Amino acid sequence: MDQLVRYAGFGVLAPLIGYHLRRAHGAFVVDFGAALSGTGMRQILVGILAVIANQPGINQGAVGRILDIKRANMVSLINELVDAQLVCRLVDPQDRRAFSLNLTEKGAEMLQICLERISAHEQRMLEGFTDLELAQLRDLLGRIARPVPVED
Amino acid sequence: MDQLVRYAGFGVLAPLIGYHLRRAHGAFVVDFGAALSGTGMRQILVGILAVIANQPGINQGAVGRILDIKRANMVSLINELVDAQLVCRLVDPQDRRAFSLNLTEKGAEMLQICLERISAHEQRMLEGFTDLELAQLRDLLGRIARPVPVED
DNA sequence: TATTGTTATACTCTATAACTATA
DNA sequence: TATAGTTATAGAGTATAACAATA
Repeated sequence: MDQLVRYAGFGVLAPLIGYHLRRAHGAFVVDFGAALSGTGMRQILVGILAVIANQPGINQGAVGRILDIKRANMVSLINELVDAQLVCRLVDPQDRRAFSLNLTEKGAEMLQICLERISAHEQRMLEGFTDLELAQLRDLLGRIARPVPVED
Repeated sequence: MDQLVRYAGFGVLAPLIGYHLRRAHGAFVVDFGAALSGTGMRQILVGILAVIANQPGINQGAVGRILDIKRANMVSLINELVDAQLVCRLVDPQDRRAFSLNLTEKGAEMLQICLERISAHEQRMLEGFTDLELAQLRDLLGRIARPVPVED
C-alpha cells in the first residue's frame, strides 16, 4: 500500500499528527505482541523490568510515575512479575510502607531475551528508515509531553 | 521536564522508537479527550465521521477497513452515531446486505466543531515544532505500516 | 461459497474511590 | 496529614466465533 492509497480514505485526517500517531502506534502494538509471543511478557511488563534494571531497589510507585501507570494498576502487574519469579519484592527497611524491587536472575535473562526480540521487531517495523530518520523520529516523539503528568 | 530527566528512568528503553511512540500516543490520547469533552465524541467516532465525509455513501465494512476497526466493533459505533443523529444509515439499493452511510447536517457540523478543537489540541501538543518538523513527523509516522492489514 | 452486518462474549488497559499501614 | 500499597469496580478498546440475510 503506497502513501496515496493509505491517505485516500480519510482526507481531513491526513494532516493530523495525532491520527498518524494512532495508526503507527497500533501497528507497533500488534507486531510487538507477535514479537513477544511465547514469552508471557507484554509491552508494559518489559517496561517495568527495564525501569527496575535501571534503578535497582526502586519501589512500585516510582516505577508507575516513570511509566505513567497508576498505583492501583501497578499492583497486579508487579504480582504477575513476582509470580513469574522475574522480580523480587522486599519490604524496604528505610520505609516499611514501601517495597524494594529488584530483578531476579531469571528476570534479567527475560529482559535480555525481550530486548533482543524487540530489537528485531523494531528493525522489521522500520525497515526503510535511515539512521538519521530514526534519530529524528526518536527526537520528535521524545519532545511530545503529557500535558499534565500522572499524579494518581 | 527536560529530555535528560525524562530519559533518566528507563535507560534501555530510550533508544526504542516503540517506547517513544507509546508515550507520545498516550499523551495525545489524554489531551484529545480533554479537547473533545462535552461534545460526546471520541477519537474513533471523529475518525468515522471524517471517513464518511470523505466518501459519502460508504458502508460500515469499508469504513472499518480504512480505520482498522473490526466489523463486529463497527456496529455499536455506527449505532451511537445514528442515535446521536450525526449519521444516517440507509439500505444500499445496489447491495441490500449493506448500509449506505452519510453525514446528517448535524453530523457535518459536529465534524467541523471537532476538527477545530482537534486543531487547537494539536497546536497545544506540538507547540515548539517548526513546520518542517511537523512535515517530517507526519511523513515518518506515515511510513510505519501494519505488518498484516486488518482482515476481520 | 463469500460477504455485510449482527450478537454475544471475553480480555486487556485504564480510571476512580475507599481502604490499611506506615511516615 | 500525607504517602505506599491494596481492593473493588467500571469503562473503553479490541478480539473471536457463530449466526442471518444477501450476493
